[in-house]
Amino acid sequence: MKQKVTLKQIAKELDVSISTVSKALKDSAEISLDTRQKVKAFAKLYNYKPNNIALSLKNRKTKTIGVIIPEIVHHFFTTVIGGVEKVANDKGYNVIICSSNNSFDKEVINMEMLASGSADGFILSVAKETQQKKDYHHILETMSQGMPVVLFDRIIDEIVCDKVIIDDAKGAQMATNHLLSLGCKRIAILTTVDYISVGKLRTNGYLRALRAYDIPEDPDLILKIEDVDNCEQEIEKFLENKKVDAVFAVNELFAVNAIKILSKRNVKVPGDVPVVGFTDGILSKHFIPSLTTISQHGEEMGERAARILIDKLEGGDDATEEYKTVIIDTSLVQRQSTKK
Amino acid sequence: MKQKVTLKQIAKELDVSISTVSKALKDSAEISLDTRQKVKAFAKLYNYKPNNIALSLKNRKTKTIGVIIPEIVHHFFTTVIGGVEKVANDKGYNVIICSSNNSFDKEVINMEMLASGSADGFILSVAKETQQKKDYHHILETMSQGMPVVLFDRIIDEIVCDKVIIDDAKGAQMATNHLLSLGCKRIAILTTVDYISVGKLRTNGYLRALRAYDIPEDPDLILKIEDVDNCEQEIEKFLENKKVDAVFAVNELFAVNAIKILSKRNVKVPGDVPVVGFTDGILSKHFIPSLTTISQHGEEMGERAARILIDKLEGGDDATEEYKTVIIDTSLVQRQSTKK
DNA sequence: CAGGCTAACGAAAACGTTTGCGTGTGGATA
DNA sequence: TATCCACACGCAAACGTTTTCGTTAGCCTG
Repeated sequence: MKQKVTLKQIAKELDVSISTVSKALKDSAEISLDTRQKVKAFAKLYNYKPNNIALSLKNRKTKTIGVIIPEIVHHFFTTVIGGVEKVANDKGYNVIICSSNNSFDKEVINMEMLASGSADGFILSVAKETQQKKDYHHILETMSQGMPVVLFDRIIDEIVCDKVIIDDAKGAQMATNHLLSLGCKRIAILTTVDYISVGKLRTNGYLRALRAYDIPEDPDLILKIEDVDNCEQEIEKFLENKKVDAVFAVNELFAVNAIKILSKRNVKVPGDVPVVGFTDGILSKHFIPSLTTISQHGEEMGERAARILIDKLEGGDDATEEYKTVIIDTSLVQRQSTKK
Repeated sequence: MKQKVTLKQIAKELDVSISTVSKALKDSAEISLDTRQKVKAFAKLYNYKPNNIALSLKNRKTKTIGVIIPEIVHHFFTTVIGGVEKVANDKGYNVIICSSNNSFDKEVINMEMLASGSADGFILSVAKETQQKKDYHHILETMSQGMPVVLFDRIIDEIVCDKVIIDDAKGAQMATNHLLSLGCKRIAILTTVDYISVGKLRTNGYLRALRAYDIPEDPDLILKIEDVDNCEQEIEKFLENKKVDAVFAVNELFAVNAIKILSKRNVKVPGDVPVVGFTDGILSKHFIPSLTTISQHGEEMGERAARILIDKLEGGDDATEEYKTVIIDTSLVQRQSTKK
């Protein structure tokens, strides 16, 4: 096996200095045409590629951006990554993806790993555990070392930095309004426990919509699901001999499971009970009935986040203390699960 | 904003040499207890973390492995990544994920980028375009520079290296056998065009199963779908006034669409026509009816691939010329879509 | 023929580590 | 008092680049 060829080796073979080789490859006018051609030919022959590590060390920047997400096996996050990659590659940046698996410790480890030389900045959606613990030292430390951080989706209000989010409350309100406009009065919501920021926000949006229609909040219609993996049981128990005329679920899985349970009871969706979900993923598109849902435009989120990060990275020192929060529009995608 | 603190800065502050600081942090016996404690206290105070880039340069290895996959928004690949991350993190390796988006050019760019200093080795599933073009120079070049490559799932027979695959043909045969054992005779297959290696292999498995049952191959029952994005039309046209008593689809999407089209015609699944899919993803689990399918055990694939790569990375020079192909067992997951 | 100019190249520092080896100081021993 | 040894630390090279600033040699000019 050959080893990678370096400037030094080329220099030795051609009996010139390292600097000459470097300059020749960069077409510096300082070097004679003759030498330039010789060097280039040799470099091509041996497939020379400059060593990025050395460049990073010298330039004190890596030209890569680190993305840390709670789950890699998750459609929404992967669409966001798609968006990030799109603009990053466009601007000559590499993208490193790490998943925290919703573990606080892994989030910290990954962040420190990337922060100590592998990435110039971060795009981050925090882990569940981090939101519970409220321990943000790793993020703050990274920022205080001069590396910009853009938070998205699952953000942290207390941290002052750039953020890209959707208006979860507004999206939920839109979903609920849709059900209300269909004439539904007893709308159940399947949501998460409050420490998940997006769950809480969506619950708020639901409540806001009800208030606007002068419908009193009914705790009996609100289910805060603790254990996502066993949501089916929780939903089944919740729905048991309960009169509801619509369901709003804060994610696909809850929506799908609700429909299954309703079907089991011979309740027709959408005929008897229309259902709206959140997140326009695979399930929403292909389930029967296909799901009316709130699209979060994940790819756009990723694009915006990447653009903000790169701007900050390349902006230098000016205006570095100005942080913005971009709110991506949500939209209601109407499908079968609410068709009258 | 503080900048990152380096050995040099610590040395200056404490008025000792850089080497003393380095050794002190490593608890070298060469340094007096006194100095050691002082240095460590200072380092902790300023949150010193060694610069990975510099270490990589010095050690000529990065302790990270590069994963390149055709699509990031794809459940199977993300499960594989999950497996890779599990063992990689265990062994102190970082994981960099890049997606080629099924583009040959992006695959080459990503590979060269990572190969020039960012990763020590690769775990790779090749892009569709690469399989068509049959241009593998980037992979061969990377290997010839001494970096190990492990191919998985969408592999290339012509390349001699470590591989982790499932026995696609056997899996397909298992699926077909399942349908045959249900008494089905006219089993349609929804597959991909031949240049997709896994599609072709699964088709072969299907044919093998038929032969074992002495059922002649019927071209009229084979649909090779060209444009995955518009598979619905192709399937609909294919199924139009055709008598089939079972369907085997080489992925979830084809299976789900087939069921939809059958349902539209009032053909009951599984009552009239049982359906088997391939890949145990979100859709298979949550669709109604839930899908009988072949599980590829993606996570296990990722784990094996990572283990092989790391072994090679750490094995040094010995036995470096021995390549193995690991075949992960598939299993039939029986669900509603074939329940009698 | 001396002085200066230019073309073509080389030396060296810097990025942040690690580590083998050299060195100075002090005390103890003969 | 001369010799030795251990302890505690510093020097310098190396990893692969880029870039600034010399340094030659040859040629032209006055």
